[in-house]
Amino acid sequence: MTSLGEYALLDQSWHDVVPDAARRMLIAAAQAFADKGYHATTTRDIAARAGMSPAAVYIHYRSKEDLLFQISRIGHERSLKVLTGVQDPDPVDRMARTVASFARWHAEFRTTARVVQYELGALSPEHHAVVAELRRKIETHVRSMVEEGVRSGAFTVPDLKGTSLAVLSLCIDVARWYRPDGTRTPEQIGSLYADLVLRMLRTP
Amino acid sequence: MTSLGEYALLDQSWHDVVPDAARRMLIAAAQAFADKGYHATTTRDIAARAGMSPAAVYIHYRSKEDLLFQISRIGHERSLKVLTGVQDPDPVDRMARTVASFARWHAEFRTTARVVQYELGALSPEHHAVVAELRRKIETHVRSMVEEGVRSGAFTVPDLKGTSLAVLSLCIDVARWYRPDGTRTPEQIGSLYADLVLRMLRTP
DNA sequence: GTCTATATCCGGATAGAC
DNA sequence: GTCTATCCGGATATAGAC
Repeated sequence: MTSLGEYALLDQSWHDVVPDAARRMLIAAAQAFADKGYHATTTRDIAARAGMSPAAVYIHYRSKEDLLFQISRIGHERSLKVLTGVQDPDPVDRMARTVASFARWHAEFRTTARVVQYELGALSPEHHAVVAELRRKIETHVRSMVEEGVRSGAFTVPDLKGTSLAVLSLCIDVARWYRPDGTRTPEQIGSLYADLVLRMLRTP
Repeated sequence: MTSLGEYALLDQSWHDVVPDAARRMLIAAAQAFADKGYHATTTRDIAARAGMSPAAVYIHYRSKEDLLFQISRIGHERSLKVLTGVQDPDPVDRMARTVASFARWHAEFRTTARVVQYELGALSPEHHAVVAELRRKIETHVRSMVEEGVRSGAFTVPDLKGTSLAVLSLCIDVARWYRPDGTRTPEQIGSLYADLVLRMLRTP
């Protein structure tokens, strides 16, 4: 079950989804997909979580896969926004603040993040292509941040592309292991990760 | 499709599974589960990959879930063995070599690793408890390696448990992003990761 | 041990009333 | 827009011959 707090947070992300019933359905589907996986989730399950009949799914969505696509697309857009939203002239501070918010996002919005990261394979080829483009932008952004730090002399890395991938990977995997009932808050995870990443990248 | 090379590598892990048909079925299932996920895989699919009839699955396994459990159990045992197999008196060298083999394993045996990491939720409660115990051992081992380094003065970390989790997480997530047709070999990923982790942990 | 055939159930999607 | 009822394809697992 989902606490009211998490629901409210989820709601932020889906705020622009209208009408109301469509949004409730999307949130219900995201929770079900995150809990049990896309293929293990039935449309009856989604409808029940949204408090509606099984047929109600098809009023606002063409198919179960369409529901997944909307969650994945909006989730990727949100994640890209969090990643690129940090403005800071100093490459080191920018990296630290970006890693902190990006890792934090994967904890705080773990439900969405899990669907984003682990259900790509269930998308149709056409829908997959759309989110793949967003994923490329995410990778590119991380790499260019590392690159900037290297150019400024603050970072020294053995393998630019590989190291950037590792930084991204570290943040993303938070969605796998994070538990809301754990000892660390998303905020604390963000701080810790910013510190660890700077240690990984900084010129000795 | 799987190259002969990968098959041979897979075969190593499953070497003690007998009889032959049972092993072929297990390998077929592991590949299918890794490709499409447990719930998206049909028993017909597994049987076809093993070159047998759908009913043949039930000669050696009680159910599809039993097949998953065997893969998960053996995979966890293998992964634990790789992690704990490194002997080295120096905490820093030990950490470096362990991270290198553990990360490498998650690339080289990506097929098994993906089932191990991403299909836990499909196990029955009883079977889940068995692998959860193995997972606890893995976490504990990483933490005690970090701890030793801290005791020796070679490592300095802000949060022992959180940092250990991050090291483990970094290695595990290799199974998600690694592609056999990429530019880096599993060996190279191991080396890079050993370097990155030491930078994360070392006392400045 | 392996096969063919099939029982049985379940899930995505639709029809049509309100 | 939402419901109840239902169609129909497909999936797990079993029966029984060889």
